[in-house]
Amino acid sequence: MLLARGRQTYYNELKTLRRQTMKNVRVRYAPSPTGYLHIGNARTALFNYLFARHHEGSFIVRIEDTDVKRNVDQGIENQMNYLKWLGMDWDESIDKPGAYGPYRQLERHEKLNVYKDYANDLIEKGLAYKCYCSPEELEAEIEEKKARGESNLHYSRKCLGKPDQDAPYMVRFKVPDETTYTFDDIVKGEVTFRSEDVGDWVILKRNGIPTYNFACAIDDHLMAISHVLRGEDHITNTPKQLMVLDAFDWKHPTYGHMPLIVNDNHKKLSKRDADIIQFIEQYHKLGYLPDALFNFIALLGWSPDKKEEILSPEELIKRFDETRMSSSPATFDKEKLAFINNRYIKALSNEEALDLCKPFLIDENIGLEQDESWFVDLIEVFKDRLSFGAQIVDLYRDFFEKPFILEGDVLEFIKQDGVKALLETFKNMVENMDPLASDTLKKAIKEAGKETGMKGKMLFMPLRIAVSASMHGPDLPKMMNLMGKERLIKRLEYTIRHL
RNA sequence: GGCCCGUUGGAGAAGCGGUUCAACUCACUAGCCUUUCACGCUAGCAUUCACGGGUUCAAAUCCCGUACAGGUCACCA
Repeated sequence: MLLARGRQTYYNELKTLRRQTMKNVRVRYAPSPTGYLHIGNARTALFNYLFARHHEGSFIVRIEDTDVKRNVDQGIENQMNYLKWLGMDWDESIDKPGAYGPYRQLERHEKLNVYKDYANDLIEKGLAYKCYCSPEELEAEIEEKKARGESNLHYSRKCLGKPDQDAPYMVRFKVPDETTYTFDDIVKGEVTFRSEDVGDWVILKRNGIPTYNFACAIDDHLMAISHVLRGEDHITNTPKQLMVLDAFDWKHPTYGHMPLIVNDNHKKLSKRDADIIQFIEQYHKLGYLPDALFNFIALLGWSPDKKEEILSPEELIKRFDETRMSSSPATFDKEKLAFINNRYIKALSNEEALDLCKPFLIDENIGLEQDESWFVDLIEVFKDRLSFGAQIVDLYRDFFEKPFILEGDVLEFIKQDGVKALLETFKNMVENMDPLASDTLKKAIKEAGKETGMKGKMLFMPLRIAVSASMHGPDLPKMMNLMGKERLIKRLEYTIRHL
């Protein structure tokens, strides 16, 4: 090994540590700071988190920032904040140093020279070599092969065995001949790749920074990662990482490749997919609840063994079973998300629901002149039908601003005998009511029923229709109260005229 | 093109050789319920698991092939 003395000590210490923790479950989520927290990343993080917590292991967040050009300011900060917002915490990371740090690859590269050391070691053993080809040369090589119709677009190895030159170079891994890489994937079962299918790939870029596959394999080992749970798009990376592990005679972690999340067209969820909201931050801003999202994401490629699908984070941790991950793609079902989030909103207290919704109303200048009790009434009436917080604005507008039209079955229903008398009786009561209140309205409904001899469905349905033009909806007295006296009377009159 | 993975109702999704195995959820449809919640309750909704062949006493479940779909083949991660 070509390690400096100080670093040698570092590695020795790590080795001892790894022995001690070998039996522990240690998983990692390894985001790159190239963007904000995406639904796909969140799923990867979440499954690793659930797996770690279920098995009482460690959950590590390692930053893979080796693509210096694409790194985005605030990328990591945003991702970690939203991981927390979703309800995940971790045991080791850049903000929570553990024994296996540093947890940022660029830092490992710059301060400890980790990857270069190992790359040099491979070069010395003849398992890797320097490549002096220019990007243009490489591109030309590929174009040529394509033109000849070759299916194997792998690097020609023309730099293999070249003497050292005083020129920029990258380091390529010399892929072994006729070697089979088989691993028992938790999700997919036994998967096999042949080394012929992998070209000599770059482990160190021209700028000296390692490529993903190299850094990842090394760090997974150095950090004693026991299980690697990641998206299926990584499955073809696995043989590359296995050959690095083998080159150093390191133990393989257990791999599990989770199904891709696809859109309605069964295409991999892409950040450019305009149809689906992609970033957790956006869901937050629309008034989705973290636990609901946590629940929904956990169902992307995994299903519980019991019937119930609405599960709290604690229940999910308890029930998580990695063998129940699906091997076919998980479709992002927007309707299901809406349903799940609605279930969580319904479970909120009125105060919590108000906190969630009020900002959206204020943003739209709705209810500025109203007092707090008006907001409480509004939320109470609509809470059960909200798919997400911001929807309160639409619900408000539908209720207060949509034209009131009676037609179809609704009109049919109120044309029945006795409806007119009922509505008129009720209207008179409302006219004498000052101010309006839910409980007085409720009493008035009873009273009007008694007076006109209408009861049950024949009592409530006409009134419901007369105020909302619908046969379904929220609690009747509360809805009337929210509507206000003037509008309520107007609608009753309008309905009576149309009988 | 090579390699890898997948294909169960309108949608999500379970089941992975045989005891109600075609669960469950969403959506939809129908009926019903309220003088304390009509986004509530109940019921209905794939005689069939892409297609073709094979193995087996027995296959959605195992094997082979076809079709279709996707992923991946970067000095990105």
